[in-house]
Amino acid sequence: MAYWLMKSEPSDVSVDDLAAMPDATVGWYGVRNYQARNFMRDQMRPGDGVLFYHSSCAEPGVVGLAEVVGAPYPDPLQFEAGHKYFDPKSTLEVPRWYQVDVRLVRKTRLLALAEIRQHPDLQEMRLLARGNRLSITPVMPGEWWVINALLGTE
DNA sequence: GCCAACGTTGGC
DNA sequence: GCCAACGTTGGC
Repeated sequence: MAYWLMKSEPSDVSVDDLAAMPDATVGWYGVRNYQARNFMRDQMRPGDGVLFYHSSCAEPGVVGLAEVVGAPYPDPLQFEAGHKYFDPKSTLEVPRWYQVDVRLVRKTRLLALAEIRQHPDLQEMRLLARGNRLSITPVMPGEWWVINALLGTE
């Protein structure tokens, strides 16, 4: 059992959008970074805990708890010619980009980035690492526990 | 809109 | 393999 933080721009898929989807589940499409892809393709397992995070918005921060569902599979958008996420170097035989399904477990209060920044027990979060731009980062079990305590979701 | 930081691309 | 140029991320 591992834990992850996954960033989504609310203008694309917000926590409320996710809640409204069938089974409150979304295929985590559009990741085009190898490190983030490798997390999904090689390390994520069903049942892994996910902090659903709003990025590139007025109030960045964790807004929900989610979980990984099912096994990784190729991101279908890489095959769609003309699409923003089309990748001409990807083939059906050898897909380059993978995704997992993520199911919202519960919406939470906003745990703002600013609050994470000032919490003594969360200083080591990969999210806060200098220059971090990864849209998916591992979360240590202790960090997961602290955040659940802060959110009242233990 | 700015810009720091980092990833990717492509010529050599 | 190097590295400059360019593109992207994402907070502010």
